[in-house]
Amino acid sequence: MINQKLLEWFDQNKRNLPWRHGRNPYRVWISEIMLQQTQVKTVIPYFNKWMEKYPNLESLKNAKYDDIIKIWEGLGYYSRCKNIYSAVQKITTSFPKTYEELVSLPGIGDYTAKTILAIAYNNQAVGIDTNLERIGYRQLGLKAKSKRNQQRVINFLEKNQSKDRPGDYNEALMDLGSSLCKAYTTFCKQCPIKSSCKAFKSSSPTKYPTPKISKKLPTYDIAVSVIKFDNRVLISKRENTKFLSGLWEFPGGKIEKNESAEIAIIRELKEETNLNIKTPTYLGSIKHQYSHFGVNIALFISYPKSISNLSIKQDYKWIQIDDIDKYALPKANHKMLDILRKLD
DNA sequence: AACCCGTGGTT
DNA sequence: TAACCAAGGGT
Repeated sequence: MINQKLLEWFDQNKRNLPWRHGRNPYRVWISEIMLQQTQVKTVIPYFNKWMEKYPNLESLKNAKYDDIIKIWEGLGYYSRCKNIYSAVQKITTSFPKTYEELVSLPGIGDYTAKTILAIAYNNQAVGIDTNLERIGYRQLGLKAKSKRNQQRVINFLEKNQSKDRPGDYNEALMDLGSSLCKAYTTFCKQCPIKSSCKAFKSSSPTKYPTPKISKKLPTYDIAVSVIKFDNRVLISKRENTKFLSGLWEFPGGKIEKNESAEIAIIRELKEETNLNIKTPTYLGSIKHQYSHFGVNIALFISYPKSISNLSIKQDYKWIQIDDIDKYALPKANHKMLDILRKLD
């Protein structure tokens, strides 16, 4: 059993993290959602801001989504935020306590359900995230990521679960994976469970498991314009979209083949807003990487003579540029604001 | 089952 | 620096 040495190491080396204080199911839940595919260092300030404004389920139940997404702004994977919001509406009485209830909530899958069970309720569950998975593959000396090997890892990690401290067992493995048994680097000499580790016995532990090959991401050319009228700018809200849902942005769209950026932005603004822009002014370009594609954005500023024929399907607003920080924007739009500010 | 879903960090 | 990783889930 590896759990005894693991827990001894944890008692000496555990990280001091905000969600490890004042522990309750609500705080564990919010932290786990924020931490999905997101580094601890990134999450900490977001978690603290969130708890300052929404310290419990009740306060969240009474909140407006526009205020919630503003807290989430910049954290990415915005459907997580929407899932929290709709989960809150589904929780009518107390916070769910069983696996079935937990996974039935939007945004909670197998990992998150089991981790909440172990950490918040001290159940004998093992939530296997990328840290635990990597440690399992290394302990067992497995390289190929296959269904069979995955099951071996699950069996190994569950077999070693601690009877007394199941939550600490989960967190000990996470801390070990993030400090000593990292993806690119290992510090095997300090590892409390190296004696049972087959990857340690090999010459190169970081080769376990074999890294996955990701496919190349496409890049798209985009044209975007700040539209200024009467000392205000136009922003519109992305709603009911899978991508950047609930966030505000400046209008624009893809540059078609054989089309200049200037022609594209005139066409896009006509299609989106029905405004006729005669002479958009080019301000600069922005590169940005999303999770599954990259963009090169040509940024313009436009001054319509009239907005009497304005027509937009989405929610939109004319705002003072100084009020922009009241709205949640994607990172790419913040890069645009940086260019705008440099003009002044 | 493969793809979609953000952003920042690491080698 | 391009590729890959980070407390995954939804479809």
